[in-house]
Amino acid sequence: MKKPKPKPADLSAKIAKNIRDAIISGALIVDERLPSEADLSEQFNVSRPTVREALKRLAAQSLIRTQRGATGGAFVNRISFQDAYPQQITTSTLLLSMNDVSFDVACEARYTLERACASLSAARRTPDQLASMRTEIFRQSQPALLDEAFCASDVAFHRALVDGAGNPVLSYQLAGAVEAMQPLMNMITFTARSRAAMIDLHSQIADALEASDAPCVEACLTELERYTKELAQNVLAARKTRA
Amino acid sequence: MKKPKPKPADLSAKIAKNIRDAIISGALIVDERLPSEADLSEQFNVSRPTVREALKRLAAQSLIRTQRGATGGAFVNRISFQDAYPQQITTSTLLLSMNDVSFDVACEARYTLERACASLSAARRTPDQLASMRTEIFRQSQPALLDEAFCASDVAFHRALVDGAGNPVLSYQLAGAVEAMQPLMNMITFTARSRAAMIDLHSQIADALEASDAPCVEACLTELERYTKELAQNVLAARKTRA
DNA sequence: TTGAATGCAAATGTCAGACAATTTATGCTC
DNA sequence: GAGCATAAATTGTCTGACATTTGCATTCAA
Repeated sequence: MKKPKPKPADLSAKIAKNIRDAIISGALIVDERLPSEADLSEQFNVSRPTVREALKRLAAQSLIRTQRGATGGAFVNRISFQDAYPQQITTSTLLLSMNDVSFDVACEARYTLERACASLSAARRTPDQLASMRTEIFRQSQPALLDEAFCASDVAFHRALVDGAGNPVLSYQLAGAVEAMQPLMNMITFTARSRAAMIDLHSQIADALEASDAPCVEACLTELERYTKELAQNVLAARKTRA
Repeated sequence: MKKPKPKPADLSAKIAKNIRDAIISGALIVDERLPSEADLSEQFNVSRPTVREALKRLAAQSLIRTQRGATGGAFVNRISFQDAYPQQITTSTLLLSMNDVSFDVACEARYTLERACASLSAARRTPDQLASMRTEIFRQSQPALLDEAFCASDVAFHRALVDGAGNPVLSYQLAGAVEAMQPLMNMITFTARSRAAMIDLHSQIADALEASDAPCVEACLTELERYTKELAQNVLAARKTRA
């Protein structure tokens, strides 16, 4: 038996894989135009709808873009970090929600990665990024802020911290870990006291970044991780009591 | 003008977004069956090919799976980390190759993230993972090994290191950074001397992990980062000389 | 000569209907 | 009750057509 498990792929999946491999290998370069759907259907000996399904698969991964009209067609897309962010975040979020990843594990991953950025961010953060953090801290201090908005602001603060490392690859890889935590954080009801504690730590982090004091940033992040886990644990304990 | 840029999305893109949002929001739960293509085309008031294009988009993101036959249909897929890895790696690789990310920036991101795993991995690495690292080190010491295979083994070694942290979220996020470096590393021609230097560092790392000596692991990774950058710089310099 | 309007051609987007392939459920026979 | 044949439901694929968009060449007028 040549195939113990792998089921025969659909034609559209095969064609998509074929073209995808060509893009990854560099046989098709950025902004190069693919043959028209009619040509492709002839080349692969399939119908046009089948080719179209294959192209839609690639479009869903931002590997190609299509354009209508006379000089239109499918073009190899230059994946920008901006394009990749939403996909990365969507996938990370679903991975967490669908695989029973515990709050602690996700939280650990997030803060471990953030601490990794601390020294770089302490050395490179721009005034703009510091200002962004201060803005978010101010926003978080508004008592009228809803819990969900508080979480969103928290994410924005940490994004600014990560971006401070000035390494787009790092920012991209961390976006998933940071943003995907948001739905989990939304479970938590933040009291005035817990908000104050977090804001205080955020302020210390911003101060330490401004002073280029990396160890202090790391320490604050560690404390923030511990505190966040504690809050989550209280929520879980309260639920168990009710149940 | 209400829309300065955002172009009107295709019907299949709209439908895909509609269903995707339902999955993300939790309105559609894992393993739930979507209406048949015929039903969907009626609900959305479009033809079946259009619905199919939308479903293929979602399938490309592993959000759904389809099954033929009487009780077949499209089902919300539980995205496993295993499913997500290849996508993550493909996207990361293309991001690097298409956006003129310098070797140094990618390398910095990779080693920064790996160092973040050091303390967790020193505390949690399993004997299996240690054995994997030793195996890869042995493989790397075979002089007949081609450069490409040496790089692949290097990646496998570092993957084992990262997995040693015992945090699937961390492993997932780092997979992109580690694997995406491979094409860049393949540019480098490894001499017997440079291989020996890297193998030595790998051995030190394995030893330190076995001894749960996290600071030593971090130091070795830092040295490995420096050395890798040096090798790459030599390649670039040599090219410039030839040119 | 230049500029604008017009029409044409090429390509993707969408639709309708049909048939093929596959898988499960059903009902019949023994 | 077990086994087998049939039917039904669903996705996969094909064919052909029309709609829409866009660039380009042509033509006509200033």
